[in-house]
Amino acid sequence: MIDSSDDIPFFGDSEPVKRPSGLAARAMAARNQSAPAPDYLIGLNPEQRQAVVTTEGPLLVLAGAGTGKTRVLTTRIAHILATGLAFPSQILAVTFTNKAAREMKERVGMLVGGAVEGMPWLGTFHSIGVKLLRRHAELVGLRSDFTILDTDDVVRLIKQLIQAEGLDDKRWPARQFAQMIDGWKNKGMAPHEIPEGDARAFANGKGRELYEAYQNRLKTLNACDFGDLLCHPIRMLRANPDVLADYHRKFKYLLVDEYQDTNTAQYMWLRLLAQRPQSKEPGQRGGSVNVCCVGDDDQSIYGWRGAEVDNILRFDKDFPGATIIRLERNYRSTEHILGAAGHLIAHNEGRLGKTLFTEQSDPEHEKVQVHAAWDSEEEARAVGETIEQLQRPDANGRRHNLNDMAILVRASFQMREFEDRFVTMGLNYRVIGGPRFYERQEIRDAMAYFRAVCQPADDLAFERIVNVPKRGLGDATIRQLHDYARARDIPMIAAARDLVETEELKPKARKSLRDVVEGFTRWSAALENTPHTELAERILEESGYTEMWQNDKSAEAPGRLENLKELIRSMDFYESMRGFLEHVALVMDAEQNEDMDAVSIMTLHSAKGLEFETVFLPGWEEGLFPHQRSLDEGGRSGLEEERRLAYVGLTRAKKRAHLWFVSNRRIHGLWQSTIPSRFLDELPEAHVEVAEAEMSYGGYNRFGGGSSGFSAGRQNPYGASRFDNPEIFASTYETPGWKRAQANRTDATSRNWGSRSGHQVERVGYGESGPRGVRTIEGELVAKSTTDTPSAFSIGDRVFHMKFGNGNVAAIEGNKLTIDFDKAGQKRVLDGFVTPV
DNA sequence: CCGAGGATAATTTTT
DNA sequence: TTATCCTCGG
Repeated sequence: MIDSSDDIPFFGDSEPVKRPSGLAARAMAARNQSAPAPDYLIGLNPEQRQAVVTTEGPLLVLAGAGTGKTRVLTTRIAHILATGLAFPSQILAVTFTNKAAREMKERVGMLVGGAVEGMPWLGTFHSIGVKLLRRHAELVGLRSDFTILDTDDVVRLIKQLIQAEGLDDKRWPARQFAQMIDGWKNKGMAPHEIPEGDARAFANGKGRELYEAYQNRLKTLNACDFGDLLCHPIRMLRANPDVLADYHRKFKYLLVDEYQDTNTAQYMWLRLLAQRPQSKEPGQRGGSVNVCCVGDDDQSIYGWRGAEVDNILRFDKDFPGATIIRLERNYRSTEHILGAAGHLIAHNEGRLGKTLFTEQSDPEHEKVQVHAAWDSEEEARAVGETIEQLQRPDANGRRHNLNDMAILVRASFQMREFEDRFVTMGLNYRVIGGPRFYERQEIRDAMAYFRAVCQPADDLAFERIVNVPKRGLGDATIRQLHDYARARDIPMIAAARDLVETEELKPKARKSLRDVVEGFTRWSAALENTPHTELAERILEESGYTEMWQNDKSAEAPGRLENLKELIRSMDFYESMRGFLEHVALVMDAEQNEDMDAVSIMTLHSAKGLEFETVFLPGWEEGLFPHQRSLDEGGRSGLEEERRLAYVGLTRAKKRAHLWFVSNRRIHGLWQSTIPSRFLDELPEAHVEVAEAEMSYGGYNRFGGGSSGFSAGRQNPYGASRFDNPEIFASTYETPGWKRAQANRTDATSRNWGSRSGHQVERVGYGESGPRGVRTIEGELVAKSTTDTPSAFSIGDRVFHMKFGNGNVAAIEGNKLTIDFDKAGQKRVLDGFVTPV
């Protein structure tokens, strides 16, 4: 068993292991003598306090952004412990991310002091799933030392299976099937449970068989994917009522963080554990479920990966008699930010409904600012300028730290422009998210070595490194190994051991393979009696892996070596190599250095849960935000999720929020004219102000001729938006005919934006009148429609383009024109965006 | 076994 | 446009 943390007797936690002392003791005393509230309740507002002390029965805490959600959760745990309602090991507390789990552990620790041991059952759904599985692995046909595969392994495995089926792995991409499996597992569905339609949709109708083959393969590999960490426990608990009953007895309190993000499997898992049969034990009313879910339906932004907002919306039906507490008092943002965010999110249907309020109201507070820029380059430049301005001391000598500012983008391609700009400006920035430490090639290779040593059955790991560094063990040899292993149902490494003793291999391959096998034999032997960091170093050394990078002349090689050193160093924190591998499988994040003062750049998704004084939200344009794909694939609910994303973005800001939209954005290399996001029009006038003048930066006055270069001659296919018109833009902020525009908009949306199959794209040239079409900004569609739509232009034509001015057509490919512009040089644009002169 | 060049696809991300 | 992946040729 891997976990040593659960040192409290597993079943029958009837004897206190440690007497709570200090704060906890005082709290207990307070409870017994109905004395004044214990310290930890002080400073909580009435709703928060109620959420903390309502320990019995189902409870849903609807915690709006910045309303002290984590505080409630941690205080609640502290309260349960302090009042002796349960021991740490009797509380099951689940979060989504390791970060959240870590934070919660820390904060509970601070509240309760050293009085109680760390909570063994506080963790992510997945880590708790692993814990359950390690205990009861045999009940689902695994050994307790099973391996956890990550996405990369899974894809490679599936690819093998697809090829083994004799299918074309181009036509049926493994990645896509991996996602399908993940989707099924998110719903808790085993191969025989998936809908017929789904099964038919892949691999010439062999989807189900393939899924089955995949599961079988995992079993032989003694491995789990992430989805299994949820699904196996469910199956195990269902099939073994006695085990389930043990856990029912064990867990007195259940807490779930971010409930709006739970998927169906997690929901089933939770219900299984929460639905305790009638119980006469003290501390629980007969049959009631002490389950407390905390979440915010307005911040549900992970529908695309299986989260079911419905879980939170249905809570009181799932748990009859549930108490629902709303936390609406916001401690983070100004009245303007809350006003803007609240008004925006009110456009969503199907929400439980909350209105955040604050007592921080001050005429000095800035309204939410909306800025327009000509294109994304100007957007980045202007944001950079604003940041510099904030950095300079103001009239009161106050300056702002870069750490207090963040740029939150919808899609990561937007980051680049900001990075470029900040590099030239010499402005410190850090990108949050992005490729992670443990996903780097060299780290994964090294890990594969370690895995293969610890886990001789881990064929995937073995296969990954058997020829890394190059040892002349090509495809042919690998296939041979593979076949031999499959035929005898043994791990590949065992097959290798056998094969080197035979004459079946070519002498060269045989020699190399023998070296590899001997290496693994040595390392396995050393596993028990060598310090694991030392062994790790030895493995990388003796296998020639380190050397491989030392000989590599590429620019990244030194960095990779550095990463390997870092990997070894970080192993020091773990007791054993196995412990380390387990950690890495589940915790894929690595900390960022917080020392430097720098602006953060990240996606809106990764910003959830964070807060900044000043937040920049660029790219509020139709097609980007709300994103085209969300609209195409998710329809109305897709739009609502985008709106929640906007809400999340806005509510990250404490003091200042700057929204931006541009008129032109380059998408897949082509310049596209864009229109302001509908979300901008959904903001309340009272809390929003349209910023001016930013546009004439550095004399970038454009060819359009208008003073701002913005919106002249542009047509909004939806009809009028208050952001279309420069005069309105200046001050008055009227929304004439907005209702009508809204109507046109939805109309147009369903008519045209739902087309993913190409060719129905209607483009509207500038100044064209007649029936209004929608100008798609979806590069894919436009690009695909090229081949059979000959352009109306011919080489040599004199044309005018909004961004680049006048020029001559130099080349034509379908509807893509290459134009030599007089001022801007050669560019490629869509013919819809130029007019003949 | 490596490198070049063509095809392909380009939201969001945790575990 | 750009990045990545994969195939093909040397």
